[in-house]
Amino acid sequence: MAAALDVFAAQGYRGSTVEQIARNAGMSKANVLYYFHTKDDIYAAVLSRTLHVWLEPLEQLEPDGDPIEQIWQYTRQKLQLSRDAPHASRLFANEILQGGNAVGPFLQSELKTLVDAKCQIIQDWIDQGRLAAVSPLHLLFLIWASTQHYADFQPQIHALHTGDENSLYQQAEHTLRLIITQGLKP
Amino acid sequence: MAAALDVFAAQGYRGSTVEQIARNAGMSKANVLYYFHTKDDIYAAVLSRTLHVWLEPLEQLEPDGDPIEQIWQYTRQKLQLSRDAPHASRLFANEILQGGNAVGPFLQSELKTLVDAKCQIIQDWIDQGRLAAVSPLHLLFLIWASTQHYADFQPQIHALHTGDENSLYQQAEHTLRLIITQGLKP
Amino acid sequence: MAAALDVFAAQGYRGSTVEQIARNAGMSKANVLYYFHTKDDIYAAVLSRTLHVWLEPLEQLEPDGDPIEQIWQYTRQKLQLSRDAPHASRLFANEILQGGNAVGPFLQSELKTLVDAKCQIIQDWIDQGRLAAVSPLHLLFLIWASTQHYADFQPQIHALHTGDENSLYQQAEHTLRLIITQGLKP
Amino acid sequence: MAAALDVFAAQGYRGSTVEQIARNAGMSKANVLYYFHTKDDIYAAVLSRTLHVWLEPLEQLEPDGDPIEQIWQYTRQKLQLSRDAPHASRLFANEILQGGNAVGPFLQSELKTLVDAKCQIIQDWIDQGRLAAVSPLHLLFLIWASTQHYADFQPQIHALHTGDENSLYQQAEHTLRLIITQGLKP
DNA sequence: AATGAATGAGTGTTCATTCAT
DNA sequence: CATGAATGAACACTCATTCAT
Repeated sequence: MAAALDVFAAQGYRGSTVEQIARNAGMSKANVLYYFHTKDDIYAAVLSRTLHVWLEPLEQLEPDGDPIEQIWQYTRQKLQLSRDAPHASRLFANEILQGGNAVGPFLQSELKTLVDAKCQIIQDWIDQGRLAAVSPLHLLFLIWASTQHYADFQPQIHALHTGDENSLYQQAEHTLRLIITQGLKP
Repeated sequence: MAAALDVFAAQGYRGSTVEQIARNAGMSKANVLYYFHTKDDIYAAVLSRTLHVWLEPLEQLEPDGDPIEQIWQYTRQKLQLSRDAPHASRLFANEILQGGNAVGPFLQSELKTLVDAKCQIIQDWIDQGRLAAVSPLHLLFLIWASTQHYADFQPQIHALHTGDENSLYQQAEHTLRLIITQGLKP
Repeated sequence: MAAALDVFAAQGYRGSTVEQIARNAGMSKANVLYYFHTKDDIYAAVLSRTLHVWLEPLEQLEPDGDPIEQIWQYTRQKLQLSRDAPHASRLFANEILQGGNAVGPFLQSELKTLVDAKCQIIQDWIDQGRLAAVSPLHLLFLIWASTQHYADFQPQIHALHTGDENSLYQQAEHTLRLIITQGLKP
Repeated sequence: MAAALDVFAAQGYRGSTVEQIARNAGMSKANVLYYFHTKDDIYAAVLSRTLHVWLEPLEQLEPDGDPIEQIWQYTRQKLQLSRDAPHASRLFANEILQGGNAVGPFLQSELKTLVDAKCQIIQDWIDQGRLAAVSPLHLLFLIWASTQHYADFQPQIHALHTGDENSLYQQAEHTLRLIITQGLKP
């Protein structure tokens, strides 16, 4: 339910009410609970749908091609996602910030497996001398953090940035590309 | 009140109860509200005390000395702060994520003034050819995001990183230094 | 509807839901309410059907024959009914316990008429010196109470009686016969 | 809480609302739940207080004295209790009727122990030829049923009995004494 | 005749806040 | 200063009933 994503992303699980979700969706509270039996169920459904969107770009990181270009493309996609689906990013941030109990199993199984595989690819690039000797995992952290930041900390960003959204993301892309492509050179 | 910081950082404003804060502080609920009249007041007090801790490192960014070294030292301090005061970081992240209404005025006045001043310093460095031509504001965003990430997304980080906290922060520092110092070279 | 009797007998009117009745009957909730417009209607229908089963044995109490034997046969039939139709007994007990609003009219008209007639028969037997000088109405109360008890208080009885159901009812019959036949001797 | 006993006795657990109990006690709903955290807790407290009242008369059944007189005195006390504390009787009846889940443990331990002991006393009397050869347990059932009936089935009794409450209980006592004292003669 | 969908009115429970002591 | 007691306003969830198909 898109309405639920809106609400959960804006206020977190505890701060959201079924009433808000229902009104947002143009239904009655009781009718929302007719489809999803509990508030937890709504949250779990929204979360699981969002998580897969979140993983997709990383899956496309492949060993072929230029390492720095690959990593930059991944970063760009994540930045784009922050712009296009900020709700999803905030939902995820809220969830993790408040303990991540609902995604704990996902993090430790699915995500861990995927991340381990991709870190191996990056490590291979490093071992081949095609990339600076960073820690692959922490490189991912840096990419995630610096791109999701634009979705998660939007109010702060809007308070400090003067100019429209287009210029904001152009500057973001420019700065990230410069630092990442230059910073990762072997 | 340190007890309130704990609670608000862990569960956000809406998720926290005065009862929890009181128990955490070893007082009665009524007594907490004797000092801070409302829950909002507790929150505002905790938030304002935390914000100043948050600004301090940035204030020390001075035009003298080597630009890249100065920026790296700032980044290092922020990373250290994430490790030493994760509660403060999470409190701030929760606040911004949920709209930032309570810090809106602060962001637009105090923080904006400080950030503008420091961006000017960085821009001067760039104009002098001593730093890569990044957008100063977005450089700050990258530094904030990539350091606070270690406090705000702790559950995710612990799920993906195998090893103790020391090695975690050593690798983080190593990776950040490499990318930032090399990425910012003119 | 037998399904409704099951549910109402087990949980009383307020404790039962139309959903439970429907599922128990293998229908949809909406379809149950297609036949019986409201929950009240279902209850009234079940109750009225049950009441007639409940009266039947008393109607067979006739002035002919041996008084004590007649009364014992009635008692035996009621005990048998408690065993064979405990649901009906519990439905009735629940209804009366919770005020008997739905059966009030029935009690004051149909039942009162029947009971008055039968009490007259018993009183005649007493006046003829063929029965101990009990109050006929209270004799009926004792018979009703002591037989329905086996249906209405089943959980208590099962907790205190060790042995199977056959032995339970044999002992019940034995004890009731002894006390009633000997106790009613003139 | 006397108010809770009133409400639970009249409508059973499911039929009662915390709101009713609160209004009946002259408090707010929230204040009732300040003392008893849940509806279940209120019910459990009321039930346990009532159960002990319920056991007391049986405890006084002693092996000394005339058996029939002892049993009659017990019956009389139970009848008196039905008159004086009908709420307690109805609370218990409602509980058992609806499965007795809340008193199950009590029935199987405390009550069973007490009943076993008292049944042994009665059995001894029978073995000594001082009492008719009834089943002691079922004698207790008959006494319980026929006395509690006056509390539990009050609406029915009032519909069938013409006359005031005094005459009602006089007739009840007369009839029960006659049948029990005569029926139990060896 | 049958059912999935929809909803208003409750119902138990939580919680920030007030008050008396 | 400190706290137990009290309460109105929410909130998640249930349920009898209605409606469209």
